[in-house]
Amino acid sequence: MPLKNTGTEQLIKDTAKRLLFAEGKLHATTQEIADAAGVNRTALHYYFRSRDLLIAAVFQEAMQGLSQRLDECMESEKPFREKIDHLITVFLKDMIAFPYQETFLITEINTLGKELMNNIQSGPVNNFLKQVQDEMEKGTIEKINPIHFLMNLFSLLSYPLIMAPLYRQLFQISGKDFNALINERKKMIMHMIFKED
Amino acid sequence: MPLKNTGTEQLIKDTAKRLLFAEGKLHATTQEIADAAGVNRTALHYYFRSRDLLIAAVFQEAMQGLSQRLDECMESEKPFREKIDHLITVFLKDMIAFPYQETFLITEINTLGKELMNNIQSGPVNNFLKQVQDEMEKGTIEKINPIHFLMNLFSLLSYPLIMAPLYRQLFQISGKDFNALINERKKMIMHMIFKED
DNA sequence: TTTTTATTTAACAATTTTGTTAAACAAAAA
DNA sequence: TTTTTGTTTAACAAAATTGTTAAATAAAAA
Repeated sequence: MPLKNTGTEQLIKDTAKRLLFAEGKLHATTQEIADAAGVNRTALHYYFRSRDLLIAAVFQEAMQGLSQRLDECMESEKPFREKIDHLITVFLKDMIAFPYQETFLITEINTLGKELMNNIQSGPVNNFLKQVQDEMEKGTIEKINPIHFLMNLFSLLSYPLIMAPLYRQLFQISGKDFNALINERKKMIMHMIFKED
Repeated sequence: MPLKNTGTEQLIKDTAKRLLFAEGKLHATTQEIADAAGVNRTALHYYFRSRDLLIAAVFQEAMQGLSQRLDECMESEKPFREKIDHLITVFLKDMIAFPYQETFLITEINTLGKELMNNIQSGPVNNFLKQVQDEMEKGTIEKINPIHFLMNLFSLLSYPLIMAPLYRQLFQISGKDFNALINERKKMIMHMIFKED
């Protein structure tokens, strides 16, 4: 166990996170990760014992961070509209920084132990679904299955970012213009949800 | 070039397509593909020369098929509402059969030659975007940037299927129940788009 | 200073994955 | 039948990737 703490362990994790979740290099080798971090490949084994354990550590750290921030949003005492607004901001920020994070989760579920999946708590989500239901009964938002409401929200936020390379090709737009497009979406999504705006 | 045509070449492609795009095994080895197809691994090299060429062939075939079907939808002479209805049906069917197809495209863009990306035609899409614009001016659908309209549509269709394993865990629902949920979506999406329904 | 401890590295070994060669096999053509 | 052609396979080779060992280094403790 590290006592000196030269920051190398965290550097390796952060670098792996960047390669995997930000740049989408889903099968980055240990050599590529070591090179990107500027350390010897053996350092990866020293700190994490094996590639799989490094990946698991990175994944757990990232997932825990995101789901914690989302849970905070969902459990906050804000009025519903502000709560959604905040949730969108938090989630969108994460997606822009790490667009491949969820893709990675999905495609590596088989590889990673399923125990990691089980860490995902469904408590806060279920609570939030009930709130959504309440707002529907109040008439704030359209009446649909709250699960659809949540899936719609995440879909509208995530998918265009995941598919950015494809869409830029398809619509023939530059990276700059595409970013502008993405930044329009928060407002648009709020408008779609709260129709009376 | 094959003259006898024992069906092995197509069998290998279909098997690879299933593993990669349906089961999401994005780094299936040549051995795994060969085993799943019930042929010797050397047969893969006989027909495709290398793993990369096999993958490229599978990818090109799949992408060409999908974009052809979508182009047909977009260029058809149907009234707008029916056209969207049909587009949803076609796309959803493909997504249910091969939920990892687009994910694969995105994560392997770097690996695959970018020439494959350039094959994607933007003509039919641009044409369709103009039709969407027309319908907005007619008042059939809400006025937004047509690109957002299209991204929204594909997002709502694709994302829940890509994330199925995560959502099943999060909402604690069985595969059967989740399928029922997915089948509700077509109607719901039509309702979201054509609000007066 | 010497000793200890944590960290980093180079050299080596093992494993996994891909690619090649040459031979066996099967079906149609000569 | 023999020959030819295409197909399939086993055995081998090469490359890429991961994992291990032991030595070098550097900083704190004795």
